[in-house]
Amino acid sequence: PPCKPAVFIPVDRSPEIQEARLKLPILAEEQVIMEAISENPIVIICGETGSGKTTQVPQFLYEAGYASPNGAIGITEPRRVAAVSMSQRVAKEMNLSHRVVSYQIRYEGNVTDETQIKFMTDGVLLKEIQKDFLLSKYRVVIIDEAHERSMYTDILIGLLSRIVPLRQKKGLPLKLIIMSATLRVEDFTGNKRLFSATPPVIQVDARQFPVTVHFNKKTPLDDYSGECFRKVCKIHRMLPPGGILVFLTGQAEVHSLCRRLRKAFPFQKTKTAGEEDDKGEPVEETRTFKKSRKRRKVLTLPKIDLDNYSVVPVDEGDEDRDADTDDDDIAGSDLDLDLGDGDSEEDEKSDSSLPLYVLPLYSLLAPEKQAKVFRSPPPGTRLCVVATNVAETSLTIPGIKYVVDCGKVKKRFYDRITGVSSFRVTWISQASANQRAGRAGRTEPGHCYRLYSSAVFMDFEKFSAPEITKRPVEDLILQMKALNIEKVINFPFPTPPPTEALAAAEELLIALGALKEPPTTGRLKQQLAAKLSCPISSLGRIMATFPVAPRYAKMLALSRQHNCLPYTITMVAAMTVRELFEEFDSPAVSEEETARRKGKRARLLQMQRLWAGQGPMQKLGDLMVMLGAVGACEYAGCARKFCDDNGLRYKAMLEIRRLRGQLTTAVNSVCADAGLYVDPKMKPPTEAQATYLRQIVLAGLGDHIARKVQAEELLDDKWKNAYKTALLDDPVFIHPSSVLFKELPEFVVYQEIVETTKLYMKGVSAVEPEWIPALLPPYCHFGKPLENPPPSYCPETGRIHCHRPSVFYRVGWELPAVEVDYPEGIDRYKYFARFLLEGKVIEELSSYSQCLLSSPLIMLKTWSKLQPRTESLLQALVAENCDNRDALLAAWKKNPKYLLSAYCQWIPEAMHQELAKTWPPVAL
DNA sequence: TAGGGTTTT
Repeated sequence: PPCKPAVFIPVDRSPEIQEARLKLPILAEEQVIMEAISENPIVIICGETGSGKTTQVPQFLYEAGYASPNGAIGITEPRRVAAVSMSQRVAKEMNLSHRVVSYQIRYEGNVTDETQIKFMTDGVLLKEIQKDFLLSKYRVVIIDEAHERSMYTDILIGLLSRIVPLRQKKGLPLKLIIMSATLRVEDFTGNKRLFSATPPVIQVDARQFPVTVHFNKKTPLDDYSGECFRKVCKIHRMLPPGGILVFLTGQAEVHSLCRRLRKAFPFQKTKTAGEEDDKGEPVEETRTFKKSRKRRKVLTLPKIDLDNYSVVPVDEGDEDRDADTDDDDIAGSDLDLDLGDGDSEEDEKSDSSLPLYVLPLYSLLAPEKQAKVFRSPPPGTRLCVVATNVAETSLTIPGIKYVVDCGKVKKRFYDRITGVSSFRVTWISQASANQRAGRAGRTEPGHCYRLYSSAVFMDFEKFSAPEITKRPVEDLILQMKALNIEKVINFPFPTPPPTEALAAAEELLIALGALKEPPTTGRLKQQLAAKLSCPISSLGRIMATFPVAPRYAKMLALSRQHNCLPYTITMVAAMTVRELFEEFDSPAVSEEETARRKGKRARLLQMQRLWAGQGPMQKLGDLMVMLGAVGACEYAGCARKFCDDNGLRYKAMLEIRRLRGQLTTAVNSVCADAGLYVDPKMKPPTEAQATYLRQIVLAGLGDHIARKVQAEELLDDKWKNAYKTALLDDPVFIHPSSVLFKELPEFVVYQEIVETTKLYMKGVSAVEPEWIPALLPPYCHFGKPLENPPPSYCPETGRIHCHRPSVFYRVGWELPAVEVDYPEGIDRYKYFARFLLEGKVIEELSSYSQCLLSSPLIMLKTWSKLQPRTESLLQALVAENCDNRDALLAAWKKNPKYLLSAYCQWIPEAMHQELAKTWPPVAL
């Protein structure tokens, strides 16, 4: 077959690298792997972290001649940092330039036309499929970390399952390699719709040190945080050196455990002037520490050899000895150092002879504070990192020997019908527990203390549900429709999203105008079938090119008007990036610290009020605050100090800056004459622009409207200050952090609803009721055209307009009558005929309107049929579907004599000849 | 008057 390379490409590796490579178990499997790849279009490689598959498999392929500048090896990663660091590592190992081994992530990359090995985030490859469905510049695509089942990974696997045979047919075969850290591959191998021929699965060993797992005998009912504290205390007091990593579920828990541990195992702290200590970390100054070391003679950590199984633990007897996991790489607890389900209270006593270097770690923590966990702790101290789930996959902390796992995780849940999200703490999966345990065996044999019993563990789900089954999918569906995959329901998802989620996505996209509406006539069965197979509209195609959620993409698509684009781009970027503002609410260690935070918080609140603007601007609400914050920050050059001083999250501001750049480029490439650029000195919007922006926001967030409960509807106190939405029966409230919290506008739109103690709307903006029917007709049920104000002819559009009252869908809110297109039907022809006769449609006919034989108004009378001239004019218009100016001009183009005889019936015979000469009465 | 894990185009 043409894909089988005949060459061997030499690689010039340094001796040190060559030596390190040889230690990797995967090197022994090179031949097996390469044979499988040579003989099969699709291969699955399973190997845990530490097997070296990510760095080595691309090198095997390169050496075997799979790569060339016009047929690269592509590797996808679920995270940006991984794509960048892997490309750097592989380049170094192969002694090749980054021009050859490159990366591409959302905002940046170093790909050249020499690139032969390309690491990228999974989203980047998905975008590339949009431009080149066959991925013709790749000869191999590797999907890494497929076990994580991220949304993009799943969708890529589905797409590639179709691309591989297409490439085969074209005689340009493409190899697909799926790499997974677990053996959970049945969704790929057992899914005949995905891969009709089951791909071979190759298992590779990992170079991991053994991790002994200790289960608690008892599972704490709710105080897992306290149990963590006791376990860390025991480890620190009794076990030999080695870092401790604790898994908790949220920031607040992390900080509170950090405080407790620091109190229990303090070490001399001296605060240098100006030193920032807002999270209360001990100052890591070696000098200070050495001093205390001299003062206290015994400052050595215990030196019990944990891996010498003859040592008997001091407090044994409480452990769950039947502990066993079904993972062979993690040893079950047998006869070794278990610590018991500690519940003694003596641990609370402060003991400064055993300093513990305690650090918090979570995703939103400032990067420089995160970085502390990668540096070695002050000499003589033991490192203890208290982390959320970031430490499970995203960040690897060196030197960890002990893992304390509470067994819980905080996850976001979405209500499939209402879209309301909430955060819940749940048990983790067995796979997740094993992944956490594995973090103890990176540098030497380790121990994992699970704060739950083995029976509880056995009740865990084997794996967590793939992301695609848990989230709203409108963005995904739009991307797929842009790839002309219309029947999304037939797509070979490894695991399909629930049908309700697909239907909700399709419905939203139709309402946004991104998909063509399904027919509402015909057989019910066909209607239902058409419902989940709507093709993309031209607006949808434009929206799909904007790398943001469809609601926001719609806002961008509308913003050409009134010079709103720079503002919409900024607003959309700000809404896309989460957590713009710093949090100052977590309790601090010292009183000065508490006071300092109080000051910062007050300053931020003051700035937010300033950014919210004056007068009518304020109605843009939280989105105006975002706009103001980004504007001010950019004006200050996006300086770190400005962010720190004003309570802005620096990392968020940098991301917004890059996203603004990307969106500006995207908009420019859709409308070349827009000539947009990112202006660091962007002025605030004018009052008029702020109003347009509110309308643009409404057009994107049409399904996120809420209406204040009217005084007369207030039956129950629980509805005080509450809002009602179309889909929720319960009251919703403006979140107290919103600048509109006290304003309570009658109608608002919101970015999202999060359920905590109540249902709270966040990212709120006020809208005027009359905008709703004008901008969101899909959500409104319109009544009959009003007689007053009367229907009129619109010279701009050439169409008949009228005023129609409407009610909002599902909730029936009465909306003000607004001017809209006259509804389709015979009456629209009658009005068109009338305005045509009056000379309003075609100016050249206005000279004849003085001499008409009947009043044009008779067109509208119910007895109009009594007059032959009304009848023939109407019939002629209906015959050519002429109820607007454009249709009339088109009809004349087709037939220049069109309408002449019908019109002649309305004017004296004497004028007929003259009229016929100048007919049609317009230049075509 | 609140309280939020983690990713990505």
